[in-house]
Amino acid sequence: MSRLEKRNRVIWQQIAAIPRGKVASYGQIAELAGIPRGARMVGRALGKAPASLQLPWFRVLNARGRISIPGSSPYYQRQIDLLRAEGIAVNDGSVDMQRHRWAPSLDELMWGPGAWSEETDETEEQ
DNA sequence: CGTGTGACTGACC
DNA sequence: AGGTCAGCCACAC
Repeated sequence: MSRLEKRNRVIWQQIAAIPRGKVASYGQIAELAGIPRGARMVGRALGKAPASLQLPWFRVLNARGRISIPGSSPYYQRQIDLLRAEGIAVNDGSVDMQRHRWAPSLDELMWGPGAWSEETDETEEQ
């Protein structure tokens, strides 16, 4: 298991942990995954995530609450629809982050997916 | 091995 | 409300 694959797993776990009706930014997911300034890696990890994981990919927006998928992509409108289906208002491709940003509780930070990833990094097996 | 690119970000215009 | 720019780092070429 390469270091990269491990990182992707942690990223996927964090994305999976975003509650219904809430959103997170790429940078936020990166930090939760223990990868400061790793926003771009979150985007890549998301792109190569197995469909079988059923990740709530649509709950991930850029730091300004904007949808990062090009408007030309069919997934753009799909993302808007999925967000609205959860009661999140989307105007002109952007979401009010102040209102919908996921703020993990201390408990989630301590015991949620990816917590202690630094420590378990070397010993984690699967 | 060098270079360009991007489902990113924050700082500055 | 817009655009540019330097970091960022895995990846494709």
